[in-house]
Amino acid sequence: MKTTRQHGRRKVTLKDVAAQVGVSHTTVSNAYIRPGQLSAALREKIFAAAQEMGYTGPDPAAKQLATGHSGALGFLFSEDLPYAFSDPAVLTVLNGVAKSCNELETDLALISAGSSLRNMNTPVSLGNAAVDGYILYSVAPDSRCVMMAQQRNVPLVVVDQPRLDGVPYVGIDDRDAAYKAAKTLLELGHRSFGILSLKTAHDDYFGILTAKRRANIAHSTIAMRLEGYLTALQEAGIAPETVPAWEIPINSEEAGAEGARFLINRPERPTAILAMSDRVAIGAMKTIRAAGLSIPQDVSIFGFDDIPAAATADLSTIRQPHEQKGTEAVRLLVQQDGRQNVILKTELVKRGSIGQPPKAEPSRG
Amino acid sequence: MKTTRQHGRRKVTLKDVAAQVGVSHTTVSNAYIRPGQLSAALREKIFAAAQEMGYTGPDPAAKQLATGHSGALGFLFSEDLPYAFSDPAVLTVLNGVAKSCNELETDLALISAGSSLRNMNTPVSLGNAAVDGYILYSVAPDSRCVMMAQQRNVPLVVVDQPRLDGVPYVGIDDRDAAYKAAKTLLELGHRSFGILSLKTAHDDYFGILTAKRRANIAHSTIAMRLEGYLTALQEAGIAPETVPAWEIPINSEEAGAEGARFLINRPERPTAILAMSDRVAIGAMKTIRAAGLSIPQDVSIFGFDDIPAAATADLSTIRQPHEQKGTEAVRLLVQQDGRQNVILKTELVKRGSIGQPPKAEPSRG
DNA sequence: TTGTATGCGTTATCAG
DNA sequence: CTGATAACGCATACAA
Repeated sequence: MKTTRQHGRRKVTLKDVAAQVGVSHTTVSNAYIRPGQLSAALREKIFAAAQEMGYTGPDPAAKQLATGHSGALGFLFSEDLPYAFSDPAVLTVLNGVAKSCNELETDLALISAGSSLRNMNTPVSLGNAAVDGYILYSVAPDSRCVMMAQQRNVPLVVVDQPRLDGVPYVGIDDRDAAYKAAKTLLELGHRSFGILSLKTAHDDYFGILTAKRRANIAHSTIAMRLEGYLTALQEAGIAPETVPAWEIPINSEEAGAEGARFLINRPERPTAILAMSDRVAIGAMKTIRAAGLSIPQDVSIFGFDDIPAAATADLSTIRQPHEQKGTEAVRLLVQQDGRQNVILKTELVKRGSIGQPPKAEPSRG
Repeated sequence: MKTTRQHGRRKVTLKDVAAQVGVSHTTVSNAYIRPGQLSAALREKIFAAAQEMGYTGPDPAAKQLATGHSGALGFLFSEDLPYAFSDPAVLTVLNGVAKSCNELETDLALISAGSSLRNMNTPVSLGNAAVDGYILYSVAPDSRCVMMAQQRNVPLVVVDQPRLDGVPYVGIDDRDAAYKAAKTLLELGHRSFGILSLKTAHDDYFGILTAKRRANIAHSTIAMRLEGYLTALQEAGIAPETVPAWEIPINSEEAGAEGARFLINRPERPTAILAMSDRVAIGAMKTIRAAGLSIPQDVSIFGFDDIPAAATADLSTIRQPHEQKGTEAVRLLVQQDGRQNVILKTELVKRGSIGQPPKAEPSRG
């Protein structure tokens, strides 16, 4: 994918237009940047010439090199690019970002940090795009791109993860939200729980969330949610270490379905499942029903996010203001004065997926 | 959102690193670009110094100015930025684009041409992003950005719309697909049709798709679909001008619901509705059911796209390979040799939304 | 109101 | 393997 002067003729520049019109190249530049500095007539003349010569305005790269900014912002995330378009929650955040970008007339560059994680030995760049600032969206705290972004001396905002000193933050109170979800289930009478956790560290582990892993959770949102769940359970006299948990490497229904298989096949089948995302929960619901169990008669389940599909699935969940996360992130990036943090409110949404635990002890058969 | 030297210290450049290590700046540049040209030891030394000084690699803008390419491609569309994240079909195309970008390790800049349509008097730039090529996704043919993109002398690919001389094209046979949809309904015995059309021109018109508007359709995909529908009907002896059609300004369920209201309130209520998108069709289904009518007993309906929601809604439709559109577009953009066109295959998907027309003439009451 | 000179950070060319 | 030198296309004091 080469560029410039490949269609044959050389690229038309400011200077060419200037020569054609018979003015200096500064004047042409002014015509674009400072309309007021020119007579309207000259301006029109310049634009006409530009039009005819096929000059499409200042070259973005050159402009940025000279001015120091590009009029675009980067949205950076850990997963690979396609993932962003498959996760409804991410999409909604992006939607918010897009709305703000639209108002600001800035472009939006999507940058996957995944690629810069592959070759660890070579100092790779943080995406190729020239941007004026980055929104770090739920990137792994130990990811190299965090460091690189910080060094880059451009405005930063992080959404969800990780919390960085001196960098504005947009997120929710994950601990509180999780706590309330667990509390709701406890109040319905549940005493036997299972947890479906999202990934806790930057490896490809999946399986039982062991005590060791529980103690070393790199992703703060996950740590907070787990803490919220377990605190509520502990307050009800349920020892955290007795609560089975399954760690899921990627936020998908399939992975949730698999995790649920683990939980419902335990000797003492949980009557309530706490899932850290709706996609995982919805996958789990399929497993549960495929096993011949009813929701919520046999097992209750609670999600997280409130993606559109949650309503369809009649899944109780925690509603996150995803879109607002996006708009707030852009706002903070643009203002960049207060560098304060924004903690958005969540809302507990009760739907048909939760109910009282079964009367007869379902000691499995 | 200023940039550079704002965190206090000046931006560290190639030259600074070179001075620190005691080599020329060319050598440092080579360390990044041409690893083979240096002794491994020197390379390490340079990287170590860079690391310590906080040099994050070549500045993207400067690099692009020098090399002529940026490692990013632009995805350009007519609607505003947020729309892209709300339309499932667009999203799937983007997903395909993202997959290819991910493999190529190029960034993806989302550019809304909408903003450049506002101020028509000033020559605005085609987005601020510096990109190596554009994918024009279903932009209005008369949009200025089409011209600007062409002048820009960078590789172009258009998806769906418009067809441009010398520019590779990715799309489907809209006419054929629409023809088959109508044919399917005809074979079920329907004789009374209604059409829900997407917007035909670059205005904000909504309402009856008049004869005059039918004759002046700017959007080729829409023209082809309409032609496909009407050709099938005409072959069955139904005069095109007798078929009521409603034009919808924006592809949404709400707009579809409104259009359906027009159709089912006609003196002779259609027994079959042909909708140019699934979203529109799904909105229409709501209206139909809200009016106390059954699908397909009272009215059959056919969509277009096969977005995920179509399956849920049990809507018959034309499946478009949206994701493949994206991957093909990138492929064409990168190769840029054959500059051939790619017409992807569609598939007619029959679901529960279509059936035989009611026996008794429902002459409305 | 318009033009001149200089710098932006990098890559490429072509010597040594 | 290394280092001067010249682009790259534009913006911006500053001077005219």
